[in-house]
Amino acid sequence: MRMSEGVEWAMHTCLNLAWVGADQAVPAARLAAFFELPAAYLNKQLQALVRAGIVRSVSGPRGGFRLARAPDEITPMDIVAAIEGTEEAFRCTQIVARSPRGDPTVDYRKGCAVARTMRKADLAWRAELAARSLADIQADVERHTPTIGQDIRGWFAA
Amino acid sequence: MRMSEGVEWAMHTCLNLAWVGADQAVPAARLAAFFELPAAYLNKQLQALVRAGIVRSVSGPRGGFRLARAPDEITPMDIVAAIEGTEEAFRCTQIVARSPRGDPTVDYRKGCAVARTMRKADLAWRAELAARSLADIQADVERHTPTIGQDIRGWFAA
DNA sequence: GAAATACTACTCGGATAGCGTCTGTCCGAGTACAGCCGG
DNA sequence: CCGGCTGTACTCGGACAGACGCTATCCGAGTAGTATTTC
Repeated sequence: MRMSEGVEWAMHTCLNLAWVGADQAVPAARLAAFFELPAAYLNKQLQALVRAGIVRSVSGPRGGFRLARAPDEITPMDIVAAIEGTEEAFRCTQIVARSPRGDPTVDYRKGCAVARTMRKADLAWRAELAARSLADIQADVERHTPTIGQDIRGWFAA
Repeated sequence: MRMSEGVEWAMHTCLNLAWVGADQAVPAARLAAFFELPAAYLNKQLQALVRAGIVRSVSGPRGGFRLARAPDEITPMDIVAAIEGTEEAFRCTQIVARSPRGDPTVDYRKGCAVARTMRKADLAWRAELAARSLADIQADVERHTPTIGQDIRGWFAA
C-alpha cells in the first residue's frame, strides 16, 4: 500500500503556489526546477490537480498554474484525492458472498464486519487529512522559517 | 494507493481460524475452498502471517494453519502489517532538501510539515485498526448471525 | 501614424514507452501416518 | 504378538512467469505577444 510519489510533489508544489500568490501563473517547468524534478511528469500531476479544481491552468506565454482557491480552502485530502483517486484503499470484493453461507445476490459491502472495520479506519485517515489546510501548513512552516514566503516569491520572480 | 487484495483474504481467513479454534490445524487448500480462492496464492499470504507470528503452521498430514494467539490478542493492524508491510503509505523523499533553501545533509523527515501532516493521518489510521481485535469482529458478526461459529466449525469438520 | 494581420515563441494537454510491484502458479523439502517385516 | 522400519501421501515453503498500474517522456493544440505590412 504505497502512495504515489506525485502526492509529495503536489503537496509541496501547491505550497509554493500558495506563497507565490494567485495573481501570477507559474509554468510547470519552473515549479519542477525548484525541487529538481522531471518537468513533464510534474506537469502530469498538475493536470490531475486541474481536473480536481485545485489549480487553474493558463496556456501560452505568461501562462502556467495558479491556485484556484484560497489556501485555507484547500485540504491535504483534496490533493491526495486528486492524485490517488477517491476510492478507499481497502476494496471489499465480497468474498463472503462466495462462502458456503453467502448469497451472491446480496451486497455485503455495507454489512461485512471486516469492510466496516477497514472503512472506519479509512474515514479516520480522511478526517485527519481534511482537518488541516494548506494555510495551516504554511503557518507551520513560517513558524520555523519566517522568511520562507518572501524567499519563495523572490526565487520564482527571478 | 490500492491495498493488496490479500488483506481481505487474510482477514476473513483469520476469522475462520478463530471460529475453528486453535486446537486443530486447517490446510490452506481447505481455507481457500471456503471462499473459492486460488489455494496457492492464499498459501502465500498465510506464509506472511506465519512470518508475522499471527498463525502457526504445521507440515505433513493433519497439518495446516492455526492461530498463534487468542483472537482478542490479534488486531486488524497486525494482519494489515503482515501483508502490506509496516512502512507508512506516504514516503517522504525529502524533495525539500533539493530546493534552493534546502540542505542535502539535513534529515527533513521529522521537520517537514507535509511529512508531519501525512504521518499524523497515518497514525490515526493505524490507531483505529489497532483499537479492534478479531474477537471484536467475531462478536460483531455473531450479533447478526449467532450460529456462524457453529456453522463454520461444521463446514471445516466435514 | 495606426490598425489589421501573419508569425513566432511559449505553455498546457493528452498520447506513448519502460519499469516495478502485485497477482497467480508451480514444484521441491519435510513430516506424520500406515503398512510391512523381523524378532 | 510387539517393536522397528520403510514407504507413501500430504502439507508447507520458497522459487518461477504474467499482468496491471505507476514512472517517465515526447510531441501536438492552443494562445499571447510581437513584428510586419498596408491603408
